[in-house]
Amino acid sequence: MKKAATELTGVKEIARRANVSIGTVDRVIHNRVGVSEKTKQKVNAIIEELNFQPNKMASLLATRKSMNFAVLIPAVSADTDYWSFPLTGIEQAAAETKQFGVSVKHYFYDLDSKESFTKASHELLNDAPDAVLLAPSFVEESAVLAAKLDELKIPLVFINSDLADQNNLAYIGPDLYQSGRLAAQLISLSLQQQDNVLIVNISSDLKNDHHLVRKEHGFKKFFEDAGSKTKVATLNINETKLTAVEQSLMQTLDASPDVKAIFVTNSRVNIVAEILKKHNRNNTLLVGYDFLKKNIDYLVSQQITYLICQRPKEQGYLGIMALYKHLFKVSEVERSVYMPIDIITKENYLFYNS
Amino acid sequence: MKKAATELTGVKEIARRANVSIGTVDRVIHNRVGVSEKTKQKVNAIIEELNFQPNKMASLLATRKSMNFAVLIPAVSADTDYWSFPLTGIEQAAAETKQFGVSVKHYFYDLDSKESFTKASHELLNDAPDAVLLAPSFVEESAVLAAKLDELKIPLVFINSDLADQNNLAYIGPDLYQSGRLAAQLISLSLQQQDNVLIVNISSDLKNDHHLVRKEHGFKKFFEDAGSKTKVATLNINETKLTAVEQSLMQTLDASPDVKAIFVTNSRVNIVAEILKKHNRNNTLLVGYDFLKKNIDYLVSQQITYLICQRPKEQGYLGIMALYKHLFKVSEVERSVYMPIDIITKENYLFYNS
DNA sequence: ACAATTATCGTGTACGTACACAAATTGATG
DNA sequence: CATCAATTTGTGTACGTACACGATAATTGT
Repeated sequence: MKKAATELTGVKEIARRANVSIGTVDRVIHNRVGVSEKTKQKVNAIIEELNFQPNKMASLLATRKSMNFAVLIPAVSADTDYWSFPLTGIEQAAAETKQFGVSVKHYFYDLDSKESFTKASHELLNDAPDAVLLAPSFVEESAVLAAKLDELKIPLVFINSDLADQNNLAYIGPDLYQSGRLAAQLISLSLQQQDNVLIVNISSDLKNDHHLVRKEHGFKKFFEDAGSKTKVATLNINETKLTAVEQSLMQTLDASPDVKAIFVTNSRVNIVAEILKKHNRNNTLLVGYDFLKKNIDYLVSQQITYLICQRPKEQGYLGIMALYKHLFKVSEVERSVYMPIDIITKENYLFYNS
Repeated sequence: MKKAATELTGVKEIARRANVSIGTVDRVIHNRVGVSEKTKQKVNAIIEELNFQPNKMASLLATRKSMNFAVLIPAVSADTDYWSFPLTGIEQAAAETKQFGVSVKHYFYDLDSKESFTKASHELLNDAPDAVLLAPSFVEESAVLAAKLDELKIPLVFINSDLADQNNLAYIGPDLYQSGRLAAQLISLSLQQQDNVLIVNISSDLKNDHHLVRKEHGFKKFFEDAGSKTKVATLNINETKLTAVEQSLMQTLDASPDVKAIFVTNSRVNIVAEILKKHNRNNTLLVGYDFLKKNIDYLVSQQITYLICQRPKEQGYLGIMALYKHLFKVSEVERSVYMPIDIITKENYLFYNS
């Protein structure tokens, strides 16, 4: 560790070389008005030559900017702790950017209630944040919010699911179709000639749950593309209570004895695991989603074979970071960032975090 | 975006409340000598009360520290481009920390030559860096270097493989044993009753390649723990040329027709893939390591079924970051960081980067 | 030719912290 | 109580950039 050599650096050096004051250099850098074309060229040439990068710390220190970010995501419910992971990532990013003047305010909505979403989004708009991170679970309501934010020129980043035709800064989340394909591949690798497969959608509002549909689509497409003879049936269950799922599922399974693998299109795979365990079906290949406590438990007990995850924590982290980078002009932000599709098993789940 | 309220903040506010000068506050914060116990207590109490966090930017700006990091890793060879990934991560971290005064110098060695390692490590020591990131491929030579660095009190971080009993700051890399177990699990999920498995170690110096041994160990242990009847044989090939591998491998395979799965314990799995393709063995399950161009090609053509990866890019990135955080006192550094063990297939490889 | 604009440029202060140096206080000693 | 040293505390300047304001130069109008 040593002190830097004491030669002029930064704007001062540029100013010296260009025979102007640092004020003028400053104006050129921020292309403000009030500098002649000639000197502007001269200064820009020197900036180019020196490959000058402004000292971010000094500039941040000088501006004393402060930004309020708003985050609108589902609340962590008793039903699922999925959203605790993006939240952790968001908090981590908040901690890292705090020293640069970023403060993050949270707004939560209930996944079962569109009204709660609308209400929270009104609160959010009232607070006039400088940027918004949104998990657009409700398509139409989210579009309304996105439109308003666009009007107010407040940058918006989606996480977890995308919304088409929106003028958002970025999307950070999974490729659902492809994750369905992956599930299909994993299952197909363990299937015998005569085995069949069952897709289980568990959702109280399947029509609006584009998530599940896209995954199912990818799953089926894989078997189609492979020219496989495997029969793929779908079971839609529009209640999320165990007993309701149990009745519906067992009825189906009893009627089709060749089902050797089940693909649950969301994190409720632990419900299916519980049912299979209860009925002593231990040789069914079970694939589902998300690194939740309950799911991991069944992964360890081998009721669940594979869990597919898409780095929920990183989604939150990268979402905040994208806004930060954009507003503080740290770097350009990619329009779409698809998360890796991770496969979690009994043998690697321990290392999935950190 | 708005200006922060114009009230006193930071050391000034502390100084005001404690009725001392900012110089004294500064002394307390860095617990320098020359401040009476009484005022030290007083100031510390106020720091506590305000939950004061020094402004990193201002402090960095004021100190104008600059640090030289040295990186000693294998050169990217024609044989494998594996080390290009850690390198990318290192360069990314270097770019991010550059503005904080970090400069990173690279030293490369040849994986086939201990002399090149020794030579490079001498150069490194000559340059007296402030910190070192090391991939300790050669155990003894690395231990020598580590000891010298320890003597000079230069912090050292290992990536990619660990070295026992060294006084290093951190290790960032894979858990090899567990990755072997994972390979075993993946294979076992596709195995029939009567199928057998072959482990293939391809290395010109297997005795010293603790990597492969640890993976093999984990692999075998999985089948043991599962109480499986599957026969697991091992084939050691101490040449890396295709023809040599081909001869050895095909001889073994011809002699044991029940081998339905092959586990190659390193990234040379593409050699095996090429051989199997040549001999029209398309229904063998093949599992190996690392996200290399050649391997991905065979993954796409389905010659390789699974690739196991341990985020080489992140290893480089986190390695540099650990040194940065330590030297700039940003945060504490974890002693061991095990990378997630990722499973890559034809259906998810596209999303593995970024 | 002169004032009145307007375009261009320079200067000073601030951001929050670090550190060298100066100043003030304390305590001991003759 | 004066003197000196040791201890404790205060002050000033620097880091590199931002920006308000004042100063100068170029242009226009009469």
